[in-house]
Amino acid sequence: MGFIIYALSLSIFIYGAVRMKRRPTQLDVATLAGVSPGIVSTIINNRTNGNIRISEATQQRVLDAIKELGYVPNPVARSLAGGQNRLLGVFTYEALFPLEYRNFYYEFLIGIEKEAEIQDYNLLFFTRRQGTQKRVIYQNGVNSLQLADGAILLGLGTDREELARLNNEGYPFVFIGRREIKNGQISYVAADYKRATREIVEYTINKGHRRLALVQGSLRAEPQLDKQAGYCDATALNGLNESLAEIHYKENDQITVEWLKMLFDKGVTAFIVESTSEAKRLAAVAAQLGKHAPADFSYAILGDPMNLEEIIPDATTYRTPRQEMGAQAVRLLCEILTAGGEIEPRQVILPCHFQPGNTVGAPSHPA
Amino acid sequence: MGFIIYALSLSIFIYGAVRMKRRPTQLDVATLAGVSPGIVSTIINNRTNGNIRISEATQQRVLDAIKELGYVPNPVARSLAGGQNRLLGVFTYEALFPLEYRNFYYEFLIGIEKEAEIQDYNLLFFTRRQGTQKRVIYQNGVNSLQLADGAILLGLGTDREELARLNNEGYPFVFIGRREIKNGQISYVAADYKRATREIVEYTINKGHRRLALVQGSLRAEPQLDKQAGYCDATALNGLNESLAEIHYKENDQITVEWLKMLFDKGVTAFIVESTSEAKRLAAVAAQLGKHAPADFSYAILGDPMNLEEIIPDATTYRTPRQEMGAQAVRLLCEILTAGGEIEPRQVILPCHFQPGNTVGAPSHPA
DNA sequence: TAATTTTGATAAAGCGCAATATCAAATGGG
DNA sequence: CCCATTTGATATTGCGCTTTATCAAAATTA
Repeated sequence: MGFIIYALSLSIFIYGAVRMKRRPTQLDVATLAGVSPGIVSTIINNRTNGNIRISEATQQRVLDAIKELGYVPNPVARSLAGGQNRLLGVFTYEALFPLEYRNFYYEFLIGIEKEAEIQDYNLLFFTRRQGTQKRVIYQNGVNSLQLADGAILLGLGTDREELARLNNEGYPFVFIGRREIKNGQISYVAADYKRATREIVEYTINKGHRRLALVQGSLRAEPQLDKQAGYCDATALNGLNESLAEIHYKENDQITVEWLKMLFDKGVTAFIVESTSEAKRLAAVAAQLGKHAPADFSYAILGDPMNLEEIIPDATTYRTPRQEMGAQAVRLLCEILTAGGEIEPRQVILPCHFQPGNTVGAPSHPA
Repeated sequence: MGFIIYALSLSIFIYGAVRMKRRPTQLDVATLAGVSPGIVSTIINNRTNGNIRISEATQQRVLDAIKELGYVPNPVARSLAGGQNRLLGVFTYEALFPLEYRNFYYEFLIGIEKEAEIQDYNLLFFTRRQGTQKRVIYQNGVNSLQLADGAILLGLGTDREELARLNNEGYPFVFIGRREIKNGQISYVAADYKRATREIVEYTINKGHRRLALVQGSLRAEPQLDKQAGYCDATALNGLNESLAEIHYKENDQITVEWLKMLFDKGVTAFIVESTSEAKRLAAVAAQLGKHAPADFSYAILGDPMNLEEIIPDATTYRTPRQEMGAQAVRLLCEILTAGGEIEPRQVILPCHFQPGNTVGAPSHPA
């Protein structure tokens, strides 16, 4: 039954031109209203509905005190007391806003932002490197993502070891793009490259082409494997054996006149090209041979251009639903968070959208 | 002289396949390392340099424990305890990743990210709306930016009241773009629209044009005012009075054939157009009159295109140094933060880069 | 009137960390 | 060998809030 006097001392520091007032706290409000601190919290959060009751009079006094002091709850203290911080992390191994891939990444971010807004989360972009050379999740063994309630990962370069460790640790995260790890499954949202590729290859075959070539870079990660699988499916199902459906690994600078001439001489009429930059190179080299698409040969591109400069208008290609992927990833992450861990890793595959374009036509000399 | 046993109970819940550990705290680390909690904090923050000393051995044990548990300091608790959290906020009143302005915003973000990485800060993008209709800084009186040590603000729509309040409160922030408030000054990093506009107008005049028209939208914020000021400076300095240097406020749909014909009849030979979208509209309407730039008339654009679709190749224009602005804003904010409030608001003005292009030529019938 | 319920409030613990005051043991000087 | 100093650690407080346990007084019931 002790009397406690809550001292009120809103000290004001003068720093040059900027007044740095100590912000009033619940204690200040409580003191002014002549009540105990807890009750202020109760009123502010409308927790008066449950079995906690506060008289109208007290309520009014507290509200008046709040107004008089200009009291504003400290969000930091709030989230500390509350447990979560409603922060979703976003992590990439490369730049979050890359110049070279600007067109590609931006769409994901649009989707992520939209859905984060809907789910009422803030976004924490991990840009700190803390002295390390490249970005890593584990900084001298420390999982830096823990700063957020959960995280969205995306990007090309991926450290599988870190992913596996993250998974093991039970940290809630979702990858944008298919990523597989040893001894387990992670949650991801991916585009159905395999099916999209199969469709676009079948489209090409249906145009009359009987001799195709797949041109891929040297990188052999999940997306590339999926595209290859789709290519193989489509060609095999349509009775094209391996000699009629070649596979080539070529970097841009390896797409030479000699090489292309060789393929033309072999009778290849259609090229399935992994990326726009390779397609541009292919078209340029073909032009040196006096050949132009779709009259003299055909080509289709497996997926979107990575930046603005390389866009080929009206290319035959398919679009990855990147906005939707970003949004889905956030949604999935939120489900995982609300489930509080009682959930198996889940994979979401979204369809791509075929775009006919005009770089695939009928073969000039049908087989 | 009491013995306190710090209990270690990193409870591990088994939820289906995923183990959800409670995030380790300093207490957990301390227990594992066999030291008191405070010492962990001391080590983490490198406070060992002052008069506080910790033996190598203990230090190593603590670091090992941190690594083993995957401990990461809770930023919320940190900032509550008075420290900082190495979080820079990024706030816009509209979408952070807008579709319509994708090209424009992205550059700022590139600069922000790069510099944040250099300064070793993470980025907190404020996307929560907490039930409100549009984004606001003060959510029922709460300054939601307080979650971060400081913030970068950008974007078109700006609530001056909120800016003023933020400033008054002493919250550290930097605006990207010039923004003025009543009774005070805020820190910002802006492009020198006034000078750039003056230069481009003088360039046009030097080509021989003696009768110009400035075409702006109805929005009258700082950037628009700066451009107008530059236009007026240039024309006045070159002896063009108001009837020779008209000013028109026209939305896109108000740029009609009749209106344009009237200007042509008056003898206007060059248009200074505020934005790319208006320039496109202008060129299209002029084409209906059989006139084309730069042969029949000239036009210059005041600043960058807002999105990819509207780009006019080879337009006479100037480029805003958006990457540099983003980076500078972060740098300025960091200075403010390290100064700890004992600093006056500071304004940084960066020059734009003139691009000659080919939409401004000599007038067809010189005055 | 005494026992019970309802009403309206208080006291206190805890969130995770930083910072400071305190303290015991080891070391060194005279 | 005793006292002062240095070294290396501990105990404690407070940041501002939420939440729960507790409690006194008023209202209701038996």
